[in-house]
This record gives sequence, C-alpha cells and structure tokens, in this order.
Amino acid sequence: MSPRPAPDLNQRRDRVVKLARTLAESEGWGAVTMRRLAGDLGVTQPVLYSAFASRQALVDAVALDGFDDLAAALEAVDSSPRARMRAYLDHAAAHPRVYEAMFSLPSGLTFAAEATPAPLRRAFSGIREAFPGADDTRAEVAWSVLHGLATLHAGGRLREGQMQARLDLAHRLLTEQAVG
Amino acid sequence: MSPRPAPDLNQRRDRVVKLARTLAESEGWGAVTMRRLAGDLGVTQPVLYSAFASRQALVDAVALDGFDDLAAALEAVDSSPRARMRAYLDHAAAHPRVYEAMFSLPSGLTFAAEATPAPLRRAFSGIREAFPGADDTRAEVAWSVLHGLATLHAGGRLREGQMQARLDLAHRLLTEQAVG
DNA sequence: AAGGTTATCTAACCATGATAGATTACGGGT
DNA sequence: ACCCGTAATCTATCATGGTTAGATAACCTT
Repeated sequence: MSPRPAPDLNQRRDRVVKLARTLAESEGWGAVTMRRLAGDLGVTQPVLYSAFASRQALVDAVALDGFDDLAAALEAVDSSPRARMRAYLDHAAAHPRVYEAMFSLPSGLTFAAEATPAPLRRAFSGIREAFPGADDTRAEVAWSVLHGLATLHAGGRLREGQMQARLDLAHRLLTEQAVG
Repeated sequence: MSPRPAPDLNQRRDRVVKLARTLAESEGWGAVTMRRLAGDLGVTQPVLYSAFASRQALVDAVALDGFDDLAAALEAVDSSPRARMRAYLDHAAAHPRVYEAMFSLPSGLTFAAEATPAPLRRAFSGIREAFPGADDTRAEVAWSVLHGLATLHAGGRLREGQMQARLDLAHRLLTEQAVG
C-alpha cells in the first residue's frame, strides 16, 4: 500500500530550467520545444508536465531565474550609479535570450504591486539603490533608460561600438545637477 | 492563350496586413493564424502565400507599417521635445500589439545602416528632430528612454497613472542645462 | 512474495505553418 | 459561340509542436 516514491520535483524543475536556458542561449527560443527538452533529458514529454504546467510556465521560470541572476549581478558591484548601470547592460548583453524571456516574450509573470515575485523586486531594488536620493519616478526613468538601451542594442537598432558613450551620457543625465 | 488575370497583390497585401493588425490588437498575436486570416477574408490559406512568403513576413509587414504610422504621428505634432515624446508614448500605448511587432516579437526586419527600410529611418528622424542640437549619442539615449518607458509600461512593469510624471522627468533630464 | 499506489511511457489528439497536385476561372483566338 | 492554355485558387496533405488520456511499470509496505 505504499506509493512509488515521488521524484525530487525541485531538482527536476532545476534541470529543465537550466537546459532550457542553455538551449535558448545557443539556438534561440524556437529550439526550446518540450520534445527537444525531454529528449535531451532522457525522458518523455509528459514528464516535463510534472515539473511545469505548460511551456509558458517553463519560460516564465527561466525569466524568474533571470531576474534573480540580474539582481545578483547588480549586487555584486558597488552601488554607484555608473557601476550598476554598466553591470545591468553587461548582464543583459551576456544573456540576451534570458533577457528576452524576461521582457520581450509573452509572459505569464505578474508585475502588479502585490503579486510581484521577490526576484523582480530584488532586481528593481538593485537599480534603485544606485540612485540614493531618487524617488520612484526617477528610479523608473533610470530603469527605462537601461532597459531601452539594452533592448534596442540587442535588436541591432543602435550603432555598434558606442555603448560606452551612451552609458556616459545616460549616467550624466541621471546624476548631474541641473540649473534653471 | 491568355492567362487568368493576376489579382492585385498590393491590394491583397494591404487587406491582409490591415486584418492582421486589427486581429492582433483585439485578440493578441497568438490569434493571428494563417487559417484565421484566410477564413476571415473568405479565401484559403495558400492564397495568403501569394501575398507573403511566410507568417513572419506578414508580421514584419505589420511592423513596417507601424513604423510609418509612428513617424506620421510624430510629424503630426510640433517638433518640441515634449510634444514629440508625448506623441511617441501615446502612439505606443494606443497600438500596443503593433508596437510589440515592431520591437518585441521576433523580426526579420534589418536595422543595419544601409539596409534599414525608409519607414524606420523616418521614425527615428522624428525623434531626432525633437532634439535639434543633439548628436547621434544623445538621440539614441532619448529614444532609449522613450522605448524603455513604452515597453515597461505596456508590460505592466511600472506604476499605473504616473506616466506624466515620468515623462516630465525624462523631458527635464534630456533638455536641461547641467552644472558642474 | 503480493498488492496497491503513483510515476512514467506509449499513443494519440488537435492546431498550426507550409506545400504539392488537382481543379477552375478567365479571356484571347478561331 | 466555342475551344484552349495559362495561372490563380482550392482540396488534401505533410510535418511539427503543445498537450493529454490510458496503458504499463516501478517501488514500498505488509
């Protein structure tokens, strides 16, 4: 009368997420199919559904992990505006597909005030802390600049090799005292 | 020995693009399938392939149209920074799915210097002209702020009802004189 | 060793993008 | 008016992917 032991779902979820992320970074999200993942893991498709209710849930999990990684990357440098801004852009450029899952792909993650998952809040805090005196509005604008730069750069919309100059200017705009 | 008359491909493309755009705005891009489009137009799927080589080509066409519309929206207001910035954000918020096709969805459009289609250059010019003294770098940063604000807002990542405050701050940062 | 519970697998369903081959509509030439 | 050939359209189908129902197999307890 004893059931077959349940597999370690956390470990399975972890493996699936890691593989999905790796696959996405190397071959794009289009290559991340349930069949491909299952095959590479040596199981069948249905097993994946014990870990994630849908492909969307899996993509969301990768995105959520991505927010945690981004937060860690921000916290790993000192909290000066320049260091945090550069860390943000470097991280986004280093993991473009994960960043895509976080911001561009259809997402089931919630961002409304209450339901916002901790990793997201943590990542936002990492930006916010870089601008000590800033209110919500200023933090949101700072984040918008960074996100805009990261996205447009990843999409090939900006001139090559000018990121440093753009970063310098953005930094100056966000930190300088204004007159008049 | 006379062939059946060729249909007006331009008109067909136009109809398909318009329908795809409408459908995307009302039900999301997931609802924009070749079958659904064909059915709504009263033809069969293969006919669509006379107008567009693939679904991707169709999405790209919607995006390209979107750049033209955005350019027109910018040109419709005076060239002051504030007016143009507001026009950009209003337009993005009014047509979120088209904006998604322009910037977030996988795209086959080219953005490299030479091959960049005219509508894209025209839209960028519309932003650029709003900052007369600005060099390329400043124009790119300005665009990044706008794009970041538009995207994060559309994705529900920013507080509701604060767009005016963010716009005011962004405008100030981009236009004020700095000291020190 | 046996039984019952539950994880896994096999097999399939359904929707979608795309295409090959049959069919039909057109319009000029007789 | 009637063929005839061209090319556009339609019917039917393939291939792939997400997802799920039902069959099978593994495990633990007794």
